Amino acid sequence: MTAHKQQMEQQAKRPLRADTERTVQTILEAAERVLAADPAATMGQLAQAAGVARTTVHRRFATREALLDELTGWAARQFADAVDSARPDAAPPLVALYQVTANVLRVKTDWSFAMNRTADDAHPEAARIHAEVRATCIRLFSRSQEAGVLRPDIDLDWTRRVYYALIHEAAKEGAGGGDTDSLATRVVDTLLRGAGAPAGLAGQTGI
Amino acid sequence: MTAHKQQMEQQAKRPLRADTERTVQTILEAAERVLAADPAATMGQLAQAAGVARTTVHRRFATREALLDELTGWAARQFADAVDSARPDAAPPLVALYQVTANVLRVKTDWSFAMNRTADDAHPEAARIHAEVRATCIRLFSRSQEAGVLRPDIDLDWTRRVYYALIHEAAKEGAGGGDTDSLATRVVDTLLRGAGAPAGLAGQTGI
DNA sequence: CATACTTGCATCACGTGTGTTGCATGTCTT
DNA sequence: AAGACATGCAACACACGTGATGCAAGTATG
Repeated sequence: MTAHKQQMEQQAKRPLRADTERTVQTILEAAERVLAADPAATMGQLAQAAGVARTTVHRRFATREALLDELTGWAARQFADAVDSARPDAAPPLVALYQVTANVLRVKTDWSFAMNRTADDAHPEAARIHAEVRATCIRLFSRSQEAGVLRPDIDLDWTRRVYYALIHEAAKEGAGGGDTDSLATRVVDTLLRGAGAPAGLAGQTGI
Repeated sequence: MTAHKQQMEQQAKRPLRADTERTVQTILEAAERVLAADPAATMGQLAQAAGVARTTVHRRFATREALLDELTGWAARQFADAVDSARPDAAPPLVALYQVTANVLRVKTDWSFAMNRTADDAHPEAARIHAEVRATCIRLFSRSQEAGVLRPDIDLDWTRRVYYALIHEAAKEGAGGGDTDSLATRVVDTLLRGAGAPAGLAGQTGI
């Protein structure tokens, strides 16, 4: 499916010169790296970072938009894989929550630009994938409620957005090769317990 | 102080033609409005939104950068005012926390672009203000810990970043003129309690 | 070795945004 | 009414990024 995948497979099965599709991958990786630092980077900068000429980039991607779309599509797929591989619909809620968090953190630190890119209506596939992941997340939260892990009175969508924000924040911290597992633990812990002291303690003189 | 403020006061005290500084304000407000929707908006679009000619904008702001700096400085000041007016160093922690949240949410919904703009090293004043607010926030959290509102074992800076993220998320929701007070309540509640059920309940079969 | 293919390089056209300038017009002050 | 000042408008030069093209050189395939 998806024009992109077809293109890649077609190139892959053709026993041609050598590394045409490897060039594509190199360009995309370099683009992600550079764009993460400067979202307004020019095609020339992306090409230089990839170690190829600017014209070569244009040979692979007709327009700059096409390159960006390719990136977002790729990131979206990695995102979905990270979530799905944590068995969010099968594993016990807390386990799944932790596993999903850790997996997503791993990919998000490496694809910060492409993943934060709002897939708008420009890239319908990425939009669909993100919507699907969102639904999976809500299902997981719903299961968590039933299991007594999450409070029954919370707004699931608000909780999901908070969850995303926490992951985003943790990913920023772990950009420099941090410990993904401890970050995931912190994210889940913060999501579940917050930062407040358990109610009914001594110092509760605040209000 | 700050070149900017001097300029404004100078213009204000001069009983000149009429609304020169009002024009400046109009332009900045329009710029904020437009840039919030499209950060890459051109000077022409900003001018049109402000109801003036593009050349007039250039008469007030030498370069586009100057305009953006002005915006960020203005927003930073509003930000600091919103925090300070909540008496974060004097009021009881919980009260201050709620008040700060509500105040910041109010300004953030109206200055989403300028406030999210990282003041880098380009605008030293804005950077200083943000650093100051950050310190105030940490102090408030520290007081909250001593008062038993926040757990003693949490990372204050991580908590601050989570707090910022929650406000950011709530501001997105309230952009369309939402109820600031209820949003503030939700933010504080989420920050303190998180989304998890109190430990030691029945369904805690997650792990 | 000959062929097919890709790459790099230089170049060009094009569009767009920026910043400047000169001039005519309008408006407020004195 | 006269002067001072700000505005709108039109035009301009300039820089930059994009996308396309032609050509020479290198490399793998037959």
